[in-house]
Amino acid sequence: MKKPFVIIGGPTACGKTSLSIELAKKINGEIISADSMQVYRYMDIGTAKVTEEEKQGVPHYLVDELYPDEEYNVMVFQQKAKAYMRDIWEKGKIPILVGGTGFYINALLFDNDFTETENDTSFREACYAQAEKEGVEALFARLKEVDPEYAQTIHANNVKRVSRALEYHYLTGEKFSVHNAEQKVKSSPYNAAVIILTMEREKLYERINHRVDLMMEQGLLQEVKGLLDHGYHAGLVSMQGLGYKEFIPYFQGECTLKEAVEQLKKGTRHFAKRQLTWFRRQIDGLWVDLSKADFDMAMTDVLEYLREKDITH
RNA sequence: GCCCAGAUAGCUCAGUCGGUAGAGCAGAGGACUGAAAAUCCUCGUGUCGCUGGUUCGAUUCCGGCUCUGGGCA
Repeated sequence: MKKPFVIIGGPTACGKTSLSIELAKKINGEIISADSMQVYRYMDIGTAKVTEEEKQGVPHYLVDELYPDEEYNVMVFQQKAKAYMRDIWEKGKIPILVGGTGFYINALLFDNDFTETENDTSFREACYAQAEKEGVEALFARLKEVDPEYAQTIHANNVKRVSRALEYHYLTGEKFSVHNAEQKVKSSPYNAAVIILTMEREKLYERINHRVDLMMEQGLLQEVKGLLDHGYHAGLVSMQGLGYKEFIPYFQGECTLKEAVEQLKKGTRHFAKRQLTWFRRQIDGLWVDLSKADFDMAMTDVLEYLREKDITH
């Protein structure tokens, strides 16, 4: 029998944290974070990380588990998250995956396979160097040679993707397009209930703008400066997160603080939009519009959905 | 009250020597399977302020009106 699994997704700033904690208390669940940035220690304000007080004693995993110079990616996430799920089931509890990183959610929900190849950044770096020196078309030509099907679905400007596909072929001798097609099959090994929180766009954007102002009041600038002073430099993946990368030009005297803040607000709005696109297109689930339903109504809908899915009784 | 300059996409503006219009920003849609808070692609119809006149035809020229800046009293 498939094991119960609850997922709460949705765009940034829509209220996932508070709803997930209330739900965890009601259904005896523990929370695993599907967030590529909240795993990092010292990055609290900018990632809107859940606080100890907010947690209300509900265990959270994959929050504050890595240092900002450690590597985190979908495969690392998947392995760690699967281990936590097993632990939670063993305790007789229900794992609740909460986060806005849709790619990670898919990886866990559909148990996508990422283990076939070694991680080899030197190959990809060589690809970037070629694109830089000879132009993106030169790199793209190699992909057309090796995997024309994949080349057709991707733009030459997307150097990251082109390089990854070339790397995959280099390491496995197989086409990336074939691998992707296999992974696109949407069936989950779990008895999963997916809840996607959403909100009217205008209201969501207002909340985002407001939250950024709040972050500034809470000392985001000092947080970023502290990280830089500790030697966590702009090249790290963690420092490319929203709320961090926008302040680098400011500290280098290339823009005003006001411009950096505006940039952060805009970047976060665009991000929320991309998140919504992902959830719309990639995952089926119960959509709960928090701009139409209040918290209690939303919770009622969610609990009913979990009963329908036979996750709770 | 008089004079001058504006009034065009959500915003800032460009433009049409008279043939119903286009940039930036904002915004929208999409892709994605080991960087994903990353990376990449696509998308511009709007009573050209209102109203008369000239004209085959006016957003464009002319008159009046309204509003907004600025100046003079």
